[in-house]
Amino acid sequence: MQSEERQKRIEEYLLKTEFASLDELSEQVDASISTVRRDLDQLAEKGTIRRTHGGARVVNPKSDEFTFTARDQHQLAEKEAIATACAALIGMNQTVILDAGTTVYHVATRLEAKSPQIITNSLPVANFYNTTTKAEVVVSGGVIYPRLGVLIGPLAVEMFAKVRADIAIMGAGGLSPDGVSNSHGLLIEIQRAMIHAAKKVIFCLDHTKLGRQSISPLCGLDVIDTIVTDQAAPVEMVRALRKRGIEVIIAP
Amino acid sequence: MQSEERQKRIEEYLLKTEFASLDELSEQVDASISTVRRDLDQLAEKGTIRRTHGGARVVNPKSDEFTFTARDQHQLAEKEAIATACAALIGMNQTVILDAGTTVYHVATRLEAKSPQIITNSLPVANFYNTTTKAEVVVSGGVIYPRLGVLIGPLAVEMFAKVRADIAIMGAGGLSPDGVSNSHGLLIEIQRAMIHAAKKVIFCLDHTKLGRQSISPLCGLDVIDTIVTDQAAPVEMVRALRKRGIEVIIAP
DNA sequence: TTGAATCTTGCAAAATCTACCAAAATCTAC
DNA sequence: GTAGATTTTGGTAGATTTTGCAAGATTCAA
Repeated sequence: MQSEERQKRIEEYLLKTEFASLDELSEQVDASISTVRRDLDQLAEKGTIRRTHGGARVVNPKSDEFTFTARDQHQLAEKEAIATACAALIGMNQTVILDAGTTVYHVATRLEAKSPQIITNSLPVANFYNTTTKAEVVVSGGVIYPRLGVLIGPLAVEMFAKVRADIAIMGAGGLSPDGVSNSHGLLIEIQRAMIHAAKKVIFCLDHTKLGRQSISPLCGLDVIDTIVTDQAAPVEMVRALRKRGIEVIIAP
Repeated sequence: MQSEERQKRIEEYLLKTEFASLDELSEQVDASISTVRRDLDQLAEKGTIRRTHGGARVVNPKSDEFTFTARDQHQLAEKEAIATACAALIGMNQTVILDAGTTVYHVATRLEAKSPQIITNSLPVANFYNTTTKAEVVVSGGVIYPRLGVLIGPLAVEMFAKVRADIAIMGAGGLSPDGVSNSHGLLIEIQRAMIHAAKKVIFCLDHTKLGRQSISPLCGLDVIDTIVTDQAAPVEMVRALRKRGIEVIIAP
């Protein structure tokens, strides 16, 4: 087989799988690893694909960004259920702040019909709404925090400090009786600004997050209006939260 | 068999298979490798097929799809050449402002090795750099302008007004002796801020943009340091630009 | 920080390309 | 129809490109 044909088959294969290792591609086009490596270098030069350590991936995956989806596999069914339940809480034409977690991303994909005004610092969310005109999307400025696809830094904080919204849909690393916490310290300040800017604050947390504590404290329970979780949520925790006046929705 | 018939059969065979090796074709038309080689040279000259190492391929494969927007298909080869030439102008660790055109996007895909600091309002560019830590990417805030994947509005303008960069890599709708112009009025103000923020201003313009005028005037020629274009650029225009002290680079 | 995987680089073998040549086929002029 | 010129064809030698491999450097994940 000639190099051009090989490269085309590599492209096609990557379009299907989104990501492939060198071994995989080598077998797929029946050439040595070295040859595949050189082909990938050329394709990357052309800009059609993206090199990664150990393989390659498409530049513009039609679905989601890769590392994002990888992270997403955990608790996928629960997250989708939570997202659907949470989206149901949003009215038509509301202004919604969307946090940058994976669960919140799923909420974003279900909001299109409500023609919302969205404010976000999540690249995947921005990307999702790039092709539609149904929603007006405001993206905060900031520096890209790789892998998470989120914009951070003073620019982002300033931006959220300046806006007002009806609802903020948030994610977090853990929720305990002491409050909500998150694993990425750099996000804390931004999330506080988001919460401050919104009239109503909704947290989307699958059951693994409840009762857990993450590294950086984010806020107390008193700022939370609603929590959306899944059926495996510990009953006592739910009862305690409701006792404190927090609406807890359990997604089916 | 006559040479004409042979060439016709070669064309037909290639249309079916998209790729073919010399051996394959030689057997197919029952002629020696040398003869097939000469036939292919002639067909390639005519433009009906393309020569590759070890064989040939059809010029316009039906499934040569690019995941980027439809706008991108236009002048693709030229844009890639321009992008490569433009990327060569960037040094290591420089701060680079990237505009939101498709040509500029191609430049972005070639900058990773220079570990640049990138400032952009282009979602595709932001997305491209989402997975890597090689470059620091600052995204301007703004409202998503759907079809183009670009962030616009006061947030974006303010942001670019606040920063300073070594180089701005710009695109535009047209360049005439009167100056540079663009088709999307909403971008003008942002582009002006970009130009103002950069020490050196590079415009990437394929030959179809030279001599053309677009709707909204953007800036005069005097702010331009360098123009990167392709070989089909009108000679007189290039000479005139150089006479005005603008560096014009013609990508091979 | 360590160990494993992956990348880079240089090199030699294999494949392919570029002339070039001689034989075969075709054309031309008579 | 035929001799000589012209074109086409198939083959060959040397240059070039591509390929696979392996040693040493680098990167990644734990």
